[in-house]
Amino acid sequence: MGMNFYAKEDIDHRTESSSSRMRRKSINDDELIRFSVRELNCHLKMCGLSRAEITKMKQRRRTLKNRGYAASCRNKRMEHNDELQQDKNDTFIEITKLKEENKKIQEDIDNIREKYEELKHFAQQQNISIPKELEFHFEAEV
Amino acid sequence: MGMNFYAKEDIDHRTESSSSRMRRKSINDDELIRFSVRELNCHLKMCGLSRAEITKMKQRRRTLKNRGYAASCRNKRMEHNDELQQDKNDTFIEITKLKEENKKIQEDIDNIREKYEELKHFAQQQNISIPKELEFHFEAEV
DNA sequence: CTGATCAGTTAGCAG
DNA sequence: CTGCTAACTGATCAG
Repeated sequence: MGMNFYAKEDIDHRTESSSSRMRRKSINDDELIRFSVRELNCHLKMCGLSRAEITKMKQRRRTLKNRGYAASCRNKRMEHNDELQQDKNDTFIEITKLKEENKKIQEDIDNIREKYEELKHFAQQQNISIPKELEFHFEAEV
Repeated sequence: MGMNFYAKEDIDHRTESSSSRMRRKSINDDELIRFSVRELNCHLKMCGLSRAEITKMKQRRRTLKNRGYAASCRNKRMEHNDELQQDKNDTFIEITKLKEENKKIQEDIDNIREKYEELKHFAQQQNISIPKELEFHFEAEV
């Protein structure tokens, strides 16, 4: 798929090469991208390229670079997306855990309340009056 | 930004139009997209277009449609992203709420435990033995 | 054929 | 100039 594009461009490139005069050692796309501007200028002059051809090579350099930028841009977008998706899964797990914990604690409270009521009932039966400060008033459940 | 592209293509289109012979009422891009294949064929023939020109128009139709597909594809991607982002914000709020609730309930338990211990202490002081079945054993805190 | 999506190209902004 | 991104294009796949 991607290969088709590269193949096509290689052909285009060779076509360009054969149409330019007196070039000995041409620059391939790989070098065209990797060379610094200074190195590139040096090579282009040594290859005996006309000004128009040099402009064309520079444009090709830009295009090749852009190809890479586009790829990394897409990559970044996908990674960001995966990250958000992962966050979503993680938080779902956390929420589930919190809810369970919450439920468990609420059950604990219910148990305690029950025992407490029984205790109060027991006290009443035994005619034991519980001091006010030891009373506990359960709040309404959430 | 997008307008630049459209403007450029409109020019291209007009250029094409002026280069074709004996056309009276041409079809604009808007119609080219909206017409059904049947309607389009009818119009193209009535305009007296050559086979090559008809092929070209059909290709342009495809291109225009693709432009729309690409736009909706981008749109869809952005919406999906916003959705995930919104989910993230929502779940953050929910987790915060659950944690608070959890903390509050835990505090309730601590209060009850305290009162219970005081009650037991009071019972001991009064030499009241609490029946086993009314005892409550607090579990270790989470 | 239609619609969606990928990879590449181009324009244009920002640094 | 370099890098990034939006929009466009053509190729290709699925329906």
